[in-house]
Amino acid sequence: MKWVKFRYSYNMEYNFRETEKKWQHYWATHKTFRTENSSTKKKYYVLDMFPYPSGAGLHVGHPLGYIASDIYARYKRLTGFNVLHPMGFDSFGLPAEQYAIQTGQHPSITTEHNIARYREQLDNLALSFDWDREVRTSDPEYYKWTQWIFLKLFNSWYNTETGKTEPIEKLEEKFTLHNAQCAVGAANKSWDDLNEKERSDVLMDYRLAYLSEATVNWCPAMGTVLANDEVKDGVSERGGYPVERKKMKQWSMRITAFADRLLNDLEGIDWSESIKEQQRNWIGKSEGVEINFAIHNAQFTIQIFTTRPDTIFGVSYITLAPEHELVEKITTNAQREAVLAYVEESKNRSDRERMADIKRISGVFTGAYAIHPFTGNQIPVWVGDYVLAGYGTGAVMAVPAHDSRDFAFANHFNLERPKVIQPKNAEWDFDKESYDEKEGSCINSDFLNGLTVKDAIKKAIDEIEKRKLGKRQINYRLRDAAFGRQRYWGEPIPIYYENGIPKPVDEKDLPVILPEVDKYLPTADGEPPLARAKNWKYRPHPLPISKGEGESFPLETTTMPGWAGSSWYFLRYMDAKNDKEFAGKDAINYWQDVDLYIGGSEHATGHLLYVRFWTKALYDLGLIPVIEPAKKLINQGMIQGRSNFVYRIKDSNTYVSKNLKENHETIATNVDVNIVEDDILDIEKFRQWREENAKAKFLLEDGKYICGNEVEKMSKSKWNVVNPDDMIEKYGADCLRLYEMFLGPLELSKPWNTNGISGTSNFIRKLWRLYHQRQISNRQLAVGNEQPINTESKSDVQFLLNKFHVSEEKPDRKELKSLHKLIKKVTEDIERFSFNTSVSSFMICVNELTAMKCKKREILDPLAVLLSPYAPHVAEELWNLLGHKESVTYTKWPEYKAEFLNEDSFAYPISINGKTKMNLEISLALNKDEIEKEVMNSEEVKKLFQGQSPKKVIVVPGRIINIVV
RNA sequence: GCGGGCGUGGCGAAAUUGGCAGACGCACUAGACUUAGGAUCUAGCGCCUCACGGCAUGUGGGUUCGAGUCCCUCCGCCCGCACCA
Repeated sequence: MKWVKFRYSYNMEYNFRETEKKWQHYWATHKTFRTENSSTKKKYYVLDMFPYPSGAGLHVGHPLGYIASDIYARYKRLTGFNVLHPMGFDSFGLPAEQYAIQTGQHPSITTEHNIARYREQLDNLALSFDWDREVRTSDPEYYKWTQWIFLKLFNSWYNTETGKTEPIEKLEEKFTLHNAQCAVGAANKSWDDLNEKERSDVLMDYRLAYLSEATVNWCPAMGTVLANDEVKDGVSERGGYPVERKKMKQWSMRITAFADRLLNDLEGIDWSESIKEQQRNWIGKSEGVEINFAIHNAQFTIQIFTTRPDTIFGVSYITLAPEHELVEKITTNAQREAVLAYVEESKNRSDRERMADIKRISGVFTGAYAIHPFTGNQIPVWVGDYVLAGYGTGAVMAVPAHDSRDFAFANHFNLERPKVIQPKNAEWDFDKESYDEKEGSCINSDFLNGLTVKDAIKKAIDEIEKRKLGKRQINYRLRDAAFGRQRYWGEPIPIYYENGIPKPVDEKDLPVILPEVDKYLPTADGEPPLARAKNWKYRPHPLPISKGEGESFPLETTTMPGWAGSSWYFLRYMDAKNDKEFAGKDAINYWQDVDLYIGGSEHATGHLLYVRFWTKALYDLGLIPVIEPAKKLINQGMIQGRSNFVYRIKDSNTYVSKNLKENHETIATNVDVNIVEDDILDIEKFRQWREENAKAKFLLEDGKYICGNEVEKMSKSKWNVVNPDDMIEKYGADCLRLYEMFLGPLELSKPWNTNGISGTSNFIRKLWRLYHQRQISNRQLAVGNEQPINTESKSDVQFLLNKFHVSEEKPDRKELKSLHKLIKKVTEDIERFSFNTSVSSFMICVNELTAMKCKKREILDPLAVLLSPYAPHVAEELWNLLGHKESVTYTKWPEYKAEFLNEDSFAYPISINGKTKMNLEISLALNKDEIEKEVMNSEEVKKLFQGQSPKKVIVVPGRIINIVV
């Protein structure tokens, strides 16, 4: 029987390999997803957070958000919107540079290579991006405008009176007009008397992008400064290198000026509560009061900040941060040695150490006393590193009875702990811990006695302001963002130095192109890599009158951080090829802002804050019409890896199966998940996997080696990476898309499990089979199969070739109901981003149609449209087979018709006091009141009542009727 | 410690406004077609019970004719921030 060999022929099934290739080629050559900047249609902007093109390529977790945004973008197109759905690459960054340091290969080559790979992977997923708008942050045509925006920020200041960003010239005019007094070093001078350098220094204190001597996060291993959000637990977020605090001259962005607006404007945007909360937390607004404490027998005043002025009478000492400038000045001679030693010690303790032993209490008495502003009592002044120099005034009034940190300190050094708040209805052991709660009433507090905490805070502030002891103050935890990086692979900062005065490069000379260097490392004197560049100089024009022809000045050698390019990229997509402007006015006015932004929540306090900051600054300068970059934000969950482990018996080459390992001392190691199936190790593949495994011995259970498993972050080092290319190769892109959506709610993190993918694969094949008639294969006949083929025999049918077939018959009511149920469900699901339930609905519909053997055109036609956002290749192929000439992208989303959804009548369960007694057939056309009447008049229901009268009748149309007696 | 989110079968999960809990899929079981099955089709699949029926959405309580859903208590998990005065 020769024909046996055709059994597994692909002819039988949907050939995803061929179909997907065909349509991807079609979309690319026809530029199906190109978007115009003007249209009579309403605009809709769907944006993904663009990726950093790393060498590892995409894993199955990355596309989750891209698929979701793609579904939404395709849906919006089909419902009549002009959709902007672009993609690009955040292509400046550390890994390419690290690789360059190791290999000498220029980062642009690595980056180019990685982008090509990313592009290929993204194309395979059939994401409907308009690639004509692609942006790359490392492209000079792009970073020209990043530099341009930097100059705008450099040339702007934040006017706190108007609450707006304004050009720096306005400030200069103001200074000139009023001949303002300006702080220069320690002295005050008039603006007219200042020289050029001094004026530059004064203005620098106002610019939004500014150079200052500041304490920064210095990462010695990477040789660069990092922003606060790039440091986690005292180590760098990328690489995990230790970070220390260092004072150095540094470029920063004055994001703190926008703190209040960044906080308040969160109210108006549809972002997840958790992201908003993280940002609120990061901004850390706290309202309180600054109070001055005079030093006994000295001219100094210590200014403290507190949010609890109600506890002012509980102050028993004052603590200064070790870095506080008064420490040196007020310390008595007797204490000098001890204090200096302590300050020195604190300086050398890194943040990481300080955080590691948070419980260690340390401090030293200065010998000085402050005077309590209300009681006139003398209270000791201490130095302690639990007080942070960078927050508030770097000094606190300590209230040990009502603040746990003060309590710990006071307890340790045996200081007084006066009680001033009486806890409400509670016996509190003040010897054991402090009472920090903001509830209770004031005691031992003079004019505050008897007031609640809330009232006392108000009264105390009023009194403090009345007596001119201090004033209301709002503090933020947010710090200005470090902007310069001592690295190569970033945008050069377009600043040059003329006689040490930083000056902006002329707009006409942008971009300042990243120069070639011999090595990507700092110079021998610790200068950033750009200092290696030959002739890293700028020749301003017109040349300063006094200078000779050809004089040039050194350029800035630090580069911009990774977040610079990503803080405005959403604007560039609007007009990506514009070489006159960062984006044209018309394009900006048409596209406005992002309607839907999808990306990971890990950017909550980084990118998502910076992009809001730049948007507000650009708005103030009249460059864009919106104050927020994105109306709606969705954070897709992370897809975790499911790692597998093998257990090697210590000091041997024997591996013991999971359930037998208790009897041995074993070492667990990650094993490549690709050689494990259902936790069963493929021993042969394991032997080949690594050289040292070749002679491995195994202790098996039931003849199998069972691996352990755990859910971990997907990463190369854990051998748990599942590559989307492999999935696409095996099941096809549509299947992968459907499965990723089917896994669960978009925003939930979930482990990847390849097992379930057969479900969506079956669905696609089932749909395909439904519209393909079986026909005898020519190939089969050619090899001489002379046996009669019985089309009823399922085994015979397998040898037949498929041919597309739809029936032109009108669908009946049941079939239409199935379809319209689906339309309604899928429409609603997409609107609320519940893609997983949509996939279920498709499966139900196809199951129903298969059961009804419904192969009708009028059903498939809308079905293909509904499916196109989810499984674009299959949909496009079916659409084409149905005889449509244009891509399914250009058609219309079907509307559901309610008349097909409901039956004419419904058997309502009638329950009395919640107990179901009977079912009653009632027309669905009736409204609530009519149903009620119908029920009350029904003979059968009357029988049930037996004379009782109903108290209440509850009707839920289409569902339930309950009668309360 | 503070803040945010969550808890439903063996597993991923559904239940949109308080209205038939567990849709859909995976895994599993049985059967059909088979020389064969990692194909396809049919049926079953929360727990207890031969059955009738009863019990079930982390725990305990409350509101309601009716609670997975709303309110309170406790327990557990995940995420973020954390000496921020």
